[in-house]
Amino acid sequence: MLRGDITRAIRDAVMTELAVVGYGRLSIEAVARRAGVGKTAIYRRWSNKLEMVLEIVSDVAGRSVPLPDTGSFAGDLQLLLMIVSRALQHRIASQIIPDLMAEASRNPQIAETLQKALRTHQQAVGDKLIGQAVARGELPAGTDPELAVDLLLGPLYWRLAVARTPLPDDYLDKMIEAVTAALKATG
Amino acid sequence: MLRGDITRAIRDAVMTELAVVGYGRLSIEAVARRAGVGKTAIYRRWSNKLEMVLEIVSDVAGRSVPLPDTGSFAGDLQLLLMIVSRALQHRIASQIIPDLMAEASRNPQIAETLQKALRTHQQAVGDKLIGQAVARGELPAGTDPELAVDLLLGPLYWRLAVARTPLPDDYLDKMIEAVTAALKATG
DNA sequence: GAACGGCGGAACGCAACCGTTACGTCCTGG
DNA sequence: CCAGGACGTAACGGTTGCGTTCCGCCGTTC
Repeated sequence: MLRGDITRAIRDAVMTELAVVGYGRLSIEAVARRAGVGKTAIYRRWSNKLEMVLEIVSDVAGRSVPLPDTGSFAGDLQLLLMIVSRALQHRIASQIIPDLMAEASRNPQIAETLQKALRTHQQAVGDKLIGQAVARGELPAGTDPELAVDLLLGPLYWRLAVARTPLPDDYLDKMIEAVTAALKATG
Repeated sequence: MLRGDITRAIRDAVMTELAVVGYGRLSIEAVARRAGVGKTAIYRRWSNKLEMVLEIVSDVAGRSVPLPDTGSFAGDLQLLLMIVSRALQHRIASQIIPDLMAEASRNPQIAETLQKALRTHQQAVGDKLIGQAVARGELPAGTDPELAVDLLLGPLYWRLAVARTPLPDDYLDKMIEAVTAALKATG
């Protein structure tokens, strides 16, 4: 019986508000104002700020990166980096993710939610990616998928979400080359 | 005439409070409580929360990483990674840095301060590191120092400050191997 | 021993936000 | 045509924090 358009307005407002002021300063009243909605409409759906944010965020983050299989490691890598870099250059996402990550380090519930929504999936993608490459003989058998994920996501995350420096045109290509060489070396 | 011990107590309290609740929820009253100090003592030194945090943080962050020169690229790399990983595993630092980074994306003053205190210095270290290695012939001439910094700091930052996963014993060694191979490949 | 000034503590008025409640409106289904 | 329920608005009492002010205490300086 809850109206869908209202719910959607609230969800949007929460994401925007998260991006603008961060979780620490997010207030229900501001969300209601931004959504053009009464506080009652919010409290009818969620019982407090934490529950609301967790539900909304985990819902959005749940729809995540597909598992690539292009037939070659270089292709998989290129596709994955494109997808991730596009996601991390999204205005809202690049504001919200670092903020929630920081918040997660002091709030176990947020940590757990993000863990489920992001990290687990990432590692699964990484495992598959490396597994395929090893099976094809493109990477040595001992290649560590965990290190691989760090080498892949770390620099991108660092640059796009932390340092907030734009990507030069050939950056992703260089990264593919670099990461490939790195992983071959650590087998 | 301001008492030094009081000032020091406040500085410590600010750092701790930043780590515990983050910038967004940091309150002058909580800082005063934690420092065992009157609010007046704080307002006698700084005129508001932002000014106080900026001054204290930039002071702490100013004392930063030395420029390594061990005579070989592998040695430089090992030393640098050790220093950085130790810093990022420090309880207070690993809480405060991601929090302020997230805050910086919405507060230009914080962004500028962090830029000065951290990023500029990092890039200088990176430039020197790569420059030395190129001069010694350990890396190809075209090696991009910016990409190098990303490849070095990204994975460490990602793992220690974001994912908060502990480092296996051989992790840094693997990283050195991987990054060296990566940089040689992109020349 | 008196003046000075930083100190902690307490209280101020103001603002924002919490979570809740009461009310009147509007839409929908029966 | 009427009942039900979700809606926005407004107000509630309570909490927290702001930045300021005033007080009495105490160590320093002259």
